[in-house]
Amino acid sequence: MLTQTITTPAVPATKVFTAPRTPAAPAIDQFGVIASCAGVIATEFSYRKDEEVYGEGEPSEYVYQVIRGAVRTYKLLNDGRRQIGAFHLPGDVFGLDAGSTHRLTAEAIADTTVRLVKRRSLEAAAGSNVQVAHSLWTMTARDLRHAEDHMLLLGRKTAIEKVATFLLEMDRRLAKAGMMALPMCRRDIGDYLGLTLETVSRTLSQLSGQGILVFSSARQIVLRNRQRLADMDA
Amino acid sequence: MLTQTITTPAVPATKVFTAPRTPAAPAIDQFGVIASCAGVIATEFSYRKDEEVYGEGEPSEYVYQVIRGAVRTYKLLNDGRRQIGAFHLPGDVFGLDAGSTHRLTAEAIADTTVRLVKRRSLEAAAGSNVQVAHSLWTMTARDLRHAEDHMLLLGRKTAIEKVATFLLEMDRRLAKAGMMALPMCRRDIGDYLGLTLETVSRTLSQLSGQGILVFSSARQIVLRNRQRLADMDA
DNA sequence: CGCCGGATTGATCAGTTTCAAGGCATGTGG
DNA sequence: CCACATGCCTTGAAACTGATCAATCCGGCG
Repeated sequence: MLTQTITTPAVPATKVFTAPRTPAAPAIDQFGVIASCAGVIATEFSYRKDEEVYGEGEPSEYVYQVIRGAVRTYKLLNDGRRQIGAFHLPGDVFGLDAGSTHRLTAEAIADTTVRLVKRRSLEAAAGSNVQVAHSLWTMTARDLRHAEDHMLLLGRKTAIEKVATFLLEMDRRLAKAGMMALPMCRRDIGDYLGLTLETVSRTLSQLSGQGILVFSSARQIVLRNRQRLADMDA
Repeated sequence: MLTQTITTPAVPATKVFTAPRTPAAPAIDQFGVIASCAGVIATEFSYRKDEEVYGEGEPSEYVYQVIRGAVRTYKLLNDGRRQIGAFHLPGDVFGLDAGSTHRLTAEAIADTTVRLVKRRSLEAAAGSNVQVAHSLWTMTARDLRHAEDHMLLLGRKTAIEKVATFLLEMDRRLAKAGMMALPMCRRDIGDYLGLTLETVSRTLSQLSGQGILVFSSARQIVLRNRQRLADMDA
């Protein structure tokens, strides 16, 4: 299971520091706000590609923020069918469960570094600091909003609409210099969109054929016509 | 739009009272807890079948609890395809959005009575009362948990697995004396499960044929074998 | 009694999955 | 430096699940 880069089993601690306060966008950095509160210690840790961060049902001891890399969170059916609920990219917080156990499994998609804080210390801070309590709520509410949008996609959109939505989401979240470098494979995309990897591949080829996007490589994509994608998105 | 039973447009007020504290199950009645806090006034109001409670995008002025009846919350695509995110039954809280606007539309499925409180007063209470702040968080977290389970259903379950899951959920939530009286039509069920109404009907007929359930009428169902349903549920 | 919305059932259709083969890039060992 | 193994992606053909179109059926109500 946990073949960590650093062999610290229970409390994985590398560099310990108090909230380095990333200079990122203000709306995004709720984690910075809460991490900078009294007594909350943030730790950095790394996972290798495909390594599990935590499993569904495990006690939720930590809350995480992606520093570098990417994480998928998913649920499984007993025969192995998988539904990825979200991809977590640099800056994103994940693993914040109000209950005592994690509801999904989290795995590194690529080599990944995270910042983490103890959930207990967050809850303690929330008990005395209204700002922190409010942040916990709005962060969970953001996840809920994403889930609500995603239910619409999974239940009612066609394959091409799903892929168009996915591309626009990734473009918004990780495009640099007009290009996006997808960290995940076709199977991950399929399991996120409720499709097979073959359907994802075919649909991307189709969009490429229509000149809506261009591949530098299979995972390096340039969008050529966001408007037509947005139109397909329904 | 709002053809209310009582003609109070902006602030629909009937009987005004301070938190009657329902004697329901403790875990369920978060609303009772928050409504009983200083300054939070609860109001009762009724909606007729198919009447809109609030629309997607509208400012979220109130938070609601179903007293009697049932409510569906949903999102639409521009061509009318609909995804129902949840059914809200007596005791359930809905309309609690952390942002300033509602993310889904809410409509009464049948004639429905709700209790409501001003969102502003809740937020105010949360600012001074840690218990209330915590309740807001856990209520949103409960919605998120449901959404995560439902994404798995929408993205990865087959028609029969979806219907089985639905029946078990409704059995758990509204079965009285071993029978459940569904408040919603086949189309609502389909739009909740990401299926057509015909597929829902066929699947229910199939389960009936297998003796797993019995119809008193189209919406009055008795489960005869929960175990076999749970097995199908995947 | 006859109307009407909701539900059922049948026949056909289409989109997506499944099964299968092959390509391309990367990395490793001879 | 090349040969080969491996993982990921693409593409094709066939099969299947659920959707669509259409025709009753049923129950409640004016």
